[in-house]
Amino acid sequence: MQMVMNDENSVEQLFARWQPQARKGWLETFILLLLCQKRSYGYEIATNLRQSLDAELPEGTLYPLLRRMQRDGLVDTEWDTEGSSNPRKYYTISNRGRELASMMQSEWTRWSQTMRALEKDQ
Amino acid sequence: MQMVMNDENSVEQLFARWQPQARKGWLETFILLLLCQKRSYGYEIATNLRQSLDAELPEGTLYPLLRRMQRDGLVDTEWDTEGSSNPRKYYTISNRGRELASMMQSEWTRWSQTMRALEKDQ
DNA sequence: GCTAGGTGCATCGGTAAGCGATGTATAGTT
DNA sequence: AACTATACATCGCTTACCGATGCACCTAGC
Repeated sequence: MQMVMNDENSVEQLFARWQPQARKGWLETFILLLLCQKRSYGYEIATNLRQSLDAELPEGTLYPLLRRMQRDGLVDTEWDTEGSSNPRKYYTISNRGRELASMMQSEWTRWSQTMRALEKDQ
Repeated sequence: MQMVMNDENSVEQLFARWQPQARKGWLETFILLLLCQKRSYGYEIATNLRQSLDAELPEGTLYPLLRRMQRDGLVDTEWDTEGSSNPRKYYTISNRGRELASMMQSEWTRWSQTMRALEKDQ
């Protein structure tokens, strides 16, 4: 059996395809932690992530994710039609959300420690 | 429109379903960093992760992942039929793999900083 | 010699989810 | 009038997790 080396895939392309996979799980943590601090709405969350991480947050990812969070009772929602801008759907963290955020956070810490241990003596 | 709160999903269940998603991206980084240090084989990698992270690494996840890495030229493989044990498929990091690992690592660092900034003033 | 458990590899298929493309609507700018 | 930014949302193609399952070998205990 012969395994063909795939040279069409540059390292940059591989990285580009890996990024969303990596983003996947931690994105939810990021959003929950963000909402722990202040209520926010979709577009602002995306802007926030773009600025603080210089990472894209496609709308096709964000809005379904927020709906799932709402479905699972992690956030409460409220439409804000006041003001001059477009109507905003504000998200507020719930108790369940806070609880889950803290569990995710400790999981993050565990991975963080393991990663650091690996890069230490390379 | 009414959004039904899904109480069947306990926070523990939500966390359990989230974990593999979170594991998803960083797992590849972990394996590449591990292979940067020494060549290894599937079963050993799984054991290693289980010990250092107390995290499960299902075989249905691991072996397809390793095949993808091989396909993309991130690792070189070599069967070891010597010794008393079962034949082992050893994985060695390639230059492409090393390059990608370093890119992933800096991405990890960026997320790490952002996360830390969020949990600081909660 | 038989059986159970550990080692070591692998695939299949049901399910979940990313996200590019696309759509709608309003406000402000050129 | 045209374009950009704000703000929401869905569709469907594709990727990938992982529980279940299977094969093969080795060692230990009865």
